Amino acid sequence: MLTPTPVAELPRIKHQPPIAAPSEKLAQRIATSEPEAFPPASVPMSFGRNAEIYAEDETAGYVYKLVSGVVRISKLLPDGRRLISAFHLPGDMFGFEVGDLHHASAEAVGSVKVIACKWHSLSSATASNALVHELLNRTMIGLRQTQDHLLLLGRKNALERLAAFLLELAERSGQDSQDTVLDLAMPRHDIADYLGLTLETVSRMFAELKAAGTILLESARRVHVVDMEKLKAIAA
Amino acid sequence: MLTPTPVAELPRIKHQPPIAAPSEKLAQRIATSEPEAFPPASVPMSFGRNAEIYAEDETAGYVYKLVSGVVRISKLLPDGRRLISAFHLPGDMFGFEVGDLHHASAEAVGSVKVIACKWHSLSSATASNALVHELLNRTMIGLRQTQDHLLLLGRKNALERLAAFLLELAERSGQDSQDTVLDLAMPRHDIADYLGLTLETVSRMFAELKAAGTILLESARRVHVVDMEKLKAIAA
DNA sequence: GCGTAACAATGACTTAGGTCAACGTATCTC
DNA sequence: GAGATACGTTGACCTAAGTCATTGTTACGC
Repeated sequence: MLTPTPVAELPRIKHQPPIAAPSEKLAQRIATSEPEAFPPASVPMSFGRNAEIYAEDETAGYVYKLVSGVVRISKLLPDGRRLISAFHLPGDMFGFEVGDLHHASAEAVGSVKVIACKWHSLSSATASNALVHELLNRTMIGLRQTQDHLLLLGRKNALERLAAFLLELAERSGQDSQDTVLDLAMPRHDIADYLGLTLETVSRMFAELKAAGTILLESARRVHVVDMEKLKAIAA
Repeated sequence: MLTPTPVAELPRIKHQPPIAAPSEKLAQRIATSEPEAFPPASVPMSFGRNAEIYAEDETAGYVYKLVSGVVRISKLLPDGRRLISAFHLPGDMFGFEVGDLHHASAEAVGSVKVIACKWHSLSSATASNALVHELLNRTMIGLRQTQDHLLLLGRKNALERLAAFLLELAERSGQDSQDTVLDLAMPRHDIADYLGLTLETVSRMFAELKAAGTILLESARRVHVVDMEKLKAIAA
């Protein structure tokens, strides 16, 4: 079905010296977010484009809360085929695992700021009840989204996949009304690896949606959703 | 890529009168399983082949623990394309959700016995700490497995998918040594809907594995793994 | 402002896997 | 043990999406 998508020669910067940005109001921004029990000892960190936040099979010591930018979670097959299982947007938490190893890698799509929090695995009942509740909720939500993505990868065609992707972005960016403008943080290659396609097919499907008058491409990265209803209908 | 897999006319028995089987030693079997906080008020239930345990979008009131048989969790697209996101084996728990609706349906593959437990959604902090911990662990494991399945659906070819499926069964049945014998509880159609393929392709891939001397088909449902190493190599 | 490098679009061609159809095989009932 | 029903296999053919190659487009560094 698919053969190597050698992920090109991305400059795989290993833990690019976290430009520990003290950052204006980061702490405050976090403190004022949802009601959650984020332990102290949380450090702000910054990553540049394509920087690796953690690698697959690396020891999982931190939980991350995304402050700004977009993070991709991906897995690689031995021959280089890659699949992105999720894009994280600001506010998302990621990096918690069952065992003590990361089961996928996390990379910055563009410039990224996170709050990293030291994490004594789940096993140790050290965890506060509130934190466990929060994690359970987020994990269940993640599981549900992942199951939806399974349906997309297993049973949808290329056009439906791209439509569903744009719809997901629109919904997550808080707007799924008419004439939504989407700023894609990621290149076609990343979209392809998220949708289980090739970048060429993604490009062709963009062209097809455009030709059908469903979207409008102000530029490759800036998409206007002209007909949201049609987009929803296509996404199936 | 894929067009309708109309799931045939499966006799969609709606909550087939749970033949409330008092059952020999069910309670004991449960009591002696892992250390977990399964609340009282748990009722044993039985389901026949293809019986629906719960439906997508139905109110989620119970958590189920599988005692015997195999359960498939599936989602349908409006046009009938189906994807099975998981097969559950005895000991597995399923049916807990974030909201109060089931997000996929659960059906008995063959005869199935479960313990159903009334469930006051997560939101109510009623839940015991131990139960929340248990659920968090199971959910995280489920999430990890689902992410692996994403990679399979998004980036593996038909042969690799079937090999991975057989390997998964071998590992879950506790044996991944030489000359493992697998009893498939599910028809080709279910395997196809789990692997994002058609039943014809599944059948052809079985033939291919057989031709390569990797497996031996005692019957359609009984598979001998002759060369486990080769199977692992193919699964990628 | 020019050169370079990353990203994107598009065409020509190939192929893995889907579709359709025919034929086997097993199990169950009566 | 005949017929029916569900399940499985196999072949011929087709198509969606992949592959390869070329050209266009930004955007940044010097």
